[in-house]
Amino acid sequence: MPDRADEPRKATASAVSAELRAIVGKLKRRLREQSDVGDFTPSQLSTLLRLERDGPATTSSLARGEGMRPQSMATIVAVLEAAGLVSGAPDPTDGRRILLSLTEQCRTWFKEGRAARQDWLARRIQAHLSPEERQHLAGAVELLKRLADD
Amino acid sequence: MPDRADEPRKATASAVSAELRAIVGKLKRRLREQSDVGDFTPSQLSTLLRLERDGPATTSSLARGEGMRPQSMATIVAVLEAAGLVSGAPDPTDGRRILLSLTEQCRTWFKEGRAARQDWLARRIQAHLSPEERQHLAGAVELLKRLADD
DNA sequence: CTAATATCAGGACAACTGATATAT
DNA sequence: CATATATCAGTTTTCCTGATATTA
Repeated sequence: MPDRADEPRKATASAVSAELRAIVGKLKRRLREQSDVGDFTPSQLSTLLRLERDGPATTSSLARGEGMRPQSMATIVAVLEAAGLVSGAPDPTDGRRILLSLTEQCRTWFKEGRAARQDWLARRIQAHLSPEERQHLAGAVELLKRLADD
Repeated sequence: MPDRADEPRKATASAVSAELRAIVGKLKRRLREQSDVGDFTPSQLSTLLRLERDGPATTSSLARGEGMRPQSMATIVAVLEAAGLVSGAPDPTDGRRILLSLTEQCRTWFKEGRAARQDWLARRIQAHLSPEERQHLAGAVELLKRLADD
């Protein structure tokens, strides 16, 4: 891709958009491909990590966080509950809500297995990106959040 | 999220991985959501843009570029052909291949409509990111390519 | 014969919509 | 009554696997 002299690597919105659209699709497929090999789907993993980071939450609030419908999140949570990684208890202050938390089993599973077995993406980042590049990517993730969040 | 004094915003591989995994899923859902409103799915759009950028290609080579199976790409191409945006002609030098190109109709459709109707993501980038941030994101996209490409 | 391409057929999964019950 | 939550049931979409024909 030759740079024009008068436009040195200008990042136009439409150019970035096209590249980003393609790479997001590709990354998504790679992640799913890896989850078949490993243990959980990207959505399931993302939900576990969200619970770890933000603490107990309801199905609905998790759905809002991930940008999906409560019914979709419910099926994800059901799998995690069946696997014994998440457990729900009624909220004493609000009878409608069921608060979901990570089980002890999940926390130990995290400590033991995340880096080694599970996190293809983390290993990939470790192997292919320098610390500076990781920092750069972390900053870009914040920008992506701003694009995705309503 | 408190920063430790000895670790100022350190971008560990696993932390970036967790954030990136979540945001990729979310962005993917937002993109699909928008494609329902607009004209084409993310994969269809990405394929069109790839053909525009790289020139004529076969179904198989497009599939390799997007990181998916030829059969999956074939269904995407079929939709684009039916819409009259892409047309295929046998490769004279290789009887197995069918070379796909953008039609004139597609090129005019690009010029007229892309910015206005179609590209939700581009508008989003335009509205929410400064030029510096766009540049930052463009750099990160290159990093993401390195992660996704084999 | 082996490899690459296209294509037909069927399947799995992740998210969707619609509808219902219950608690605030 | 209006709102929010959970949950049941069915649907759509996207990509997958398997199998076959053809050409290099």
